[in-house]
Amino acid sequence: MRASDAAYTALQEEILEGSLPPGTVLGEVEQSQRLGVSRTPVREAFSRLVAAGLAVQHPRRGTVVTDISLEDVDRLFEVRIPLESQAASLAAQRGSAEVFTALAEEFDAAQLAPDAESHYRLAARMDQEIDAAVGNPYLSTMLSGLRVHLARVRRLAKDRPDRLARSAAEHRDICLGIASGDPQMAEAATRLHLRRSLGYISQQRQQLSEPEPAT
Amino acid sequence: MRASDAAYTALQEEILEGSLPPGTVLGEVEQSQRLGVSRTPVREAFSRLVAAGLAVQHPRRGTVVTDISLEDVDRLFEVRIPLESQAASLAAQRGSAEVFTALAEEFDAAQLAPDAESHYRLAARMDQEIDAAVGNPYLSTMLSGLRVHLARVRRLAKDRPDRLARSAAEHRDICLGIASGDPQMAEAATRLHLRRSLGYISQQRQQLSEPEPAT
DNA sequence: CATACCCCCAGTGTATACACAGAGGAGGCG
DNA sequence: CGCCTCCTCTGTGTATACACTGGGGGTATG
Repeated sequence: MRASDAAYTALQEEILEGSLPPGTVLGEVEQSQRLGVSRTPVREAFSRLVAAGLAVQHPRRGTVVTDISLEDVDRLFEVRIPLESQAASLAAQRGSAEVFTALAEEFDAAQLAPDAESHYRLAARMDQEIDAAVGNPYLSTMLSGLRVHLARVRRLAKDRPDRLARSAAEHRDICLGIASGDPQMAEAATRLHLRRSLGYISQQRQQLSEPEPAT
Repeated sequence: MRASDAAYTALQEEILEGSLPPGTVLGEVEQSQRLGVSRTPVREAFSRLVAAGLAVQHPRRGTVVTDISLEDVDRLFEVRIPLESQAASLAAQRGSAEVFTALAEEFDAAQLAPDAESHYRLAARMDQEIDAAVGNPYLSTMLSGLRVHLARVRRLAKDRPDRLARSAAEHRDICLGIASGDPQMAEAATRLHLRRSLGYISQQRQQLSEPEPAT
């Protein structure tokens, strides 16, 4: 394992997890001491964080962790919706029906016992299969760049069990669309899912601005 | 100007221009001597080239300039079409009519005197205005990442004057769609333009595989 | 007392030195 | 004569030293 990779992985992890909250200034010497590597790999890790959009470099002030605001969610989905729609459409044209039929059944099962962690793990596997089916490195690269930010968005929204169950059902529909080899169905199911996801997050945004109801 | 930026700019320029053809192995020491900077900024430049997709790093062989094949064009357009369509649609909703009306007139004028360089410069300005109108950093970042590769594609296709004139007309239609504030018109015009661009390139691909006719 | 200038320092940008790993060639052994 | 092994060399990965720039604070002067 290269030290620069280790540094990047550690920093990305901490940013996504939240232990390095937005606004944190990352000094090269500070992080190199903390991570136990030299400044050189830390510099490289910083560059990659900036390239990924997780940090910005202020000319003489160091690199600071970027903020992921609720307004960014809209911007993110403006890119995500067309890209994932296209991916689903292409996967329907190129993917193998068996793989996605199996995935659909897994989502069906998951629908009954909603669990956040296993749900996201299954969704990640679906994304992976779609990427593989599409076979477009450019698209895969962009989507993976997007998913980093979506992981941060996830921290903004609480996962209620009913939403997880619906999400699983929507994922199942996407898989069914792909498995049936119908690009338009796959795309429509994807658009539906993403609009609903966005709607759910937006709804929570409303609730966040209001005072919290008695729990 | 930082040395690392200078190194990256120089290398990117040379790769896009073709003086560093695909397959070239870039050694750190070699490039640092040639560019007159140390290995450290060269390393950073290499990282950025890899992130941009212009080079890949072979474990112990150095970083080599990637190839841009004609098959890649299809993959590229599979991403480009949905992204630019979305951008045009959003620009129609958010952009100012004056800016794009003016651009449409410029394209109209350019249609009469087709010139490759000025055409691409004008098209770049349009892209810039769309980016500004959309105001979505995620979308802009992805599009700019794509445009680097599209610049390489441009070298694969010869610009015939009649194609340039048609392209100008298609750009004009996109601008008119945006200026009229009609997202669907803007998107349709964009899709039309991109399908035609792709068709033109594919057509040239056919001709490239055939023996060249007498000039 | 306020403001402007200067000095100091923190931190990054760059250069260079050192370590390590893999590949290729040459030599020895079977 | 062929194959295996070891050595060397090239090139990357990492560490550290040095230079420069921008900012902040302190002091002096108006």
